[in-house]
Amino acid sequence: MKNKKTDEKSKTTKERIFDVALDLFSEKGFNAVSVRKIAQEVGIRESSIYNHYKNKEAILDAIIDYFMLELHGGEISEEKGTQVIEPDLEDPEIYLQQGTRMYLEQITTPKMEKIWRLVSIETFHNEKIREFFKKELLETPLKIWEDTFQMMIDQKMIKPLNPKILAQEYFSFPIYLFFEYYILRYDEDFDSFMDLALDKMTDHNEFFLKAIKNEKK
Amino acid sequence: MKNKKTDEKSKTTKERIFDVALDLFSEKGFNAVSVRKIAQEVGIRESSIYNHYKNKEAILDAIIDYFMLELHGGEISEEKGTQVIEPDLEDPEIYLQQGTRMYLEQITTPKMEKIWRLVSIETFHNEKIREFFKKELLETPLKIWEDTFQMMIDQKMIKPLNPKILAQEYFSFPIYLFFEYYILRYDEDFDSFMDLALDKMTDHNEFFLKAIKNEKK
DNA sequence: GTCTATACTTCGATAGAC
DNA sequence: GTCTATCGAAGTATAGAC
Repeated sequence: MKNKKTDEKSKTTKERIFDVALDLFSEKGFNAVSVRKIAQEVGIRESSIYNHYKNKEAILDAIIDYFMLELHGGEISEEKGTQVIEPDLEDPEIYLQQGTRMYLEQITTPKMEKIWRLVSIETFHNEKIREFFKKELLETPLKIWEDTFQMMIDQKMIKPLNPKILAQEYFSFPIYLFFEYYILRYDEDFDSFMDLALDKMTDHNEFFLKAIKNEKK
Repeated sequence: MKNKKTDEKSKTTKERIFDVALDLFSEKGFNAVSVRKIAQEVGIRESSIYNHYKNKEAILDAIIDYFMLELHGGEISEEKGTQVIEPDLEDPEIYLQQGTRMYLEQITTPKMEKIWRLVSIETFHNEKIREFFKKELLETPLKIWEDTFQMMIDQKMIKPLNPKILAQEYFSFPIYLFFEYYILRYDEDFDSFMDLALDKMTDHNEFFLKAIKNEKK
């Protein structure tokens, strides 16, 4: 009944290197972890690492490959999920709930937690940059929009909804845009980013306005 | 009529170090740039750097301080902006347009471009992590949601809007949540993140549903 | 304020004995 | 497959002459 993956004793050295590296990377980030440290934690010399992985980068590759497979092999895909739902249901709410649940399940299983942590740390590994980002791109604009929506409500320009929720609803979109175009695709050129971003923001404004505007009777 | 900041010839060494460091950091990222390289580019020895800045970190501090000031000193704040608008305007559209314009202006001035690039590179400096992030957290879910909304439209469950736009509108919120709780606040504990995320997602689903659901006449 | 010179550290990676 | 031993490269930072 023994399983290679679960039985600590029967783990190969390669697997132990993998596990230790994942732990350390997800705690300190890739660059902050040395091959020496990994070897020390595993209980071997650093030169022995190179009998199992070509270099440090190859360990990261293996980790990412593993989780890629895990994400897709897990089969918690939306297509599968929606098939479970009765096709004659008319209420779209069930789809959103189902989708939300699956998304959260996917990113929050204990198995996945370390890779997200690794992603997170690799992403905002510099404390100062992170603080800058948090304040200038998230907190300050959100507060400004909250105040703005509060004022709009006071002046009866829009429906009397929760201004904090409105701010999040509205501003999550520019955040998404920022990531999509300016970070995840920062190799592309600047002008086409601006054009597309403006188009998308126009669509967003239109959609959002319809949802919050006071009806003119 | 000469200005310290704009006249290349009269720049102090400290300013030249600042400029060169900003260029290099925004091209390669903080860790990938050595003090040697900065000194070389400025045209002095690395030891001379330490006459102007306590250490490498202090250069980054100066850069971030400068842009923090620039962002707030620039006075492109929403409060100021909205005051320009006629107060008796009833259409909220003008506010969104104004806000959007200012947000985009703020993040896209030539002056700001380097710092955003620096933030970007520091943020997704690891190519493999970036690709993982892009695919698993952005592209794949967006495609799934687009298909889902298309299906909902086909089945007349929701209004016949553009499913791509719907997917973006809907999914930008989870992305925002992911950043707010799992990355920008990854020091906080996991359970409270889940609770808050679920609450916020519930609010989001409610808001979003109201906007897209077919009216039952 | 800039230079030379250098201390000191840490890192990734390799050669070769066992 | 693991070890000892070591290399070469790159990094931050300092001391002291000019």
